[in-house]
Amino acid sequence: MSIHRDIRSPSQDCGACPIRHRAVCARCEADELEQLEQIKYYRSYEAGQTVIWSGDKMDFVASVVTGIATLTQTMEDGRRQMVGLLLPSDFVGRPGRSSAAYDVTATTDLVMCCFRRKPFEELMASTPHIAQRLLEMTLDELDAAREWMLLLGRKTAREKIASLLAIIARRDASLKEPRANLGSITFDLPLTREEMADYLGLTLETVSRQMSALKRDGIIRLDGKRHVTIPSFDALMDETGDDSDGGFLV
Amino acid sequence: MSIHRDIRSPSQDCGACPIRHRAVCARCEADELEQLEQIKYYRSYEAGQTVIWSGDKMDFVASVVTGIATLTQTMEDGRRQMVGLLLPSDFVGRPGRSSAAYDVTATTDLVMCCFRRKPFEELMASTPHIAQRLLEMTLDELDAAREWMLLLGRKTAREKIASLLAIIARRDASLKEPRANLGSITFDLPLTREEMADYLGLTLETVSRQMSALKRDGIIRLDGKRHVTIPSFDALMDETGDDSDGGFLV
DNA sequence: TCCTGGAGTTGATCTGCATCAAGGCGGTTC
DNA sequence: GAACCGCCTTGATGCAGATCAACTCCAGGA
Repeated sequence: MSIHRDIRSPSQDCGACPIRHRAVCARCEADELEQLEQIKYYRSYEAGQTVIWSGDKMDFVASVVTGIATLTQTMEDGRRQMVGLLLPSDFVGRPGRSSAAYDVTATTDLVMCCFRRKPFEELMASTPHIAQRLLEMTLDELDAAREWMLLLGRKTAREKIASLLAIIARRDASLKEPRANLGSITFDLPLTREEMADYLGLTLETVSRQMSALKRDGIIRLDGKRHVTIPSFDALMDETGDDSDGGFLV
Repeated sequence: MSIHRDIRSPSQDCGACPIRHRAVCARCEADELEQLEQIKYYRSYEAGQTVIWSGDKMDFVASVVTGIATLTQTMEDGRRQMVGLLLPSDFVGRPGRSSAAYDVTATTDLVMCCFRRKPFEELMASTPHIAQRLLEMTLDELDAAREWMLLLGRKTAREKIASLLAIIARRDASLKEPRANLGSITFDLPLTREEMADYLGLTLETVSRQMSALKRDGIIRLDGKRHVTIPSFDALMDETGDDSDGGFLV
């Protein structure tokens, strides 16, 4: 469903830096690769570190190489809403804007591949493939954001939790084994209860209660706080409120 | 704040079709205009008509010329969430995908400027400016979607209503008078109470009650059901929960 | 003129989630 | 190993918004 799958599969890896792949490699234009190579640099962050604050000057665009970052918005009184989850190969920043629109935070140890903004914009102006790849990626993110709007506006707490678990499970499974059928899946939650709450528009207490309820009902198994097994992916999907044939969420 | 403002201003009009303007005119490449001209056609819809159903084959991309359309998602049990509001100059459809992802509905009489998808994709592949303009537009929509996520996840009913009114008021004011300062504004609501509810993740009763409450508190004045005056835009903004300096919403 | 039906309002009641509060469970530090 | 701290769980209670229901308003049609 997601165009992300191909790049996340190790078999199609074509370099350490996702944006190289996603922006260019599909067409394999040697020149563009070479030019991108010259303006890129890597940065790493520790789990919990803030990459950039909303409103700060942001003179680069970047893509996630390894780890997970989050985009969050905060209201004056402290209410927080996570508006994006950045996984390996996802893009952050936007050509043509010089300041960040959201707080970007590393939730796990994180490596990003950065490109200085000005040279990147120039490169984009001269090589159509880059803009086209970015457009595809952005349209995917827009679809994901809109599916998340349905979740935030209309789903119950239980459906929200089930949806989040399904997304993480599906992504995790396809990372490990792209063509695996989704019977039983085991993975580690990359988010705290509070982060889950911020993503789902809930409180951490409600997240905790619903996790316990799903466990009690045999939909999930919990080993410690973070290690989750989904005995039946189909049973989990039944709790999400979605119709069976997936969606656009990352 | 929005890059939409320039095109909506009549003074910068450069043709009846927004996508021509937004995709190309900023650079004024005569050839591209000419080519776009050859593959475009207009369609009109009456208020209430459905433009396309989610899942249907969609062999065109289009932009709104006049009127308002909505994008909605529906769950199996009938819960509905509006995920986008298409105003004049907004784009719908996506290159590279052949079926619609949402229901698209005309809420007012609507004229759209359509381009057959295949020729449009070919044109996009050969003319970098189009992809770049589309990328900008899509990034704007993504910002708007993310701001809406904050609204859906964390705002109270009153804040949601105030935010929606502020957005409509601001857009309406800038349409009529781009540089007007936002003191007192009068406009007609283009949405029914139910549509407002679907957009805000509320029920129509709650929308109605909060409208009455805002009226009682002197934040808005109502003349009939739809005709609204905002005596003080600042007072309205105080009810939105946003910090003062606007946002990315359309 | 009355009739009809869609849109909106308002009231009474219910409920899902938030809020407030009190612990429990590992892991780390000294 | 005791003390601490971040993360999580669970319970008791409150409330915003959903739900159910009755009613008004107004435009259009016969």
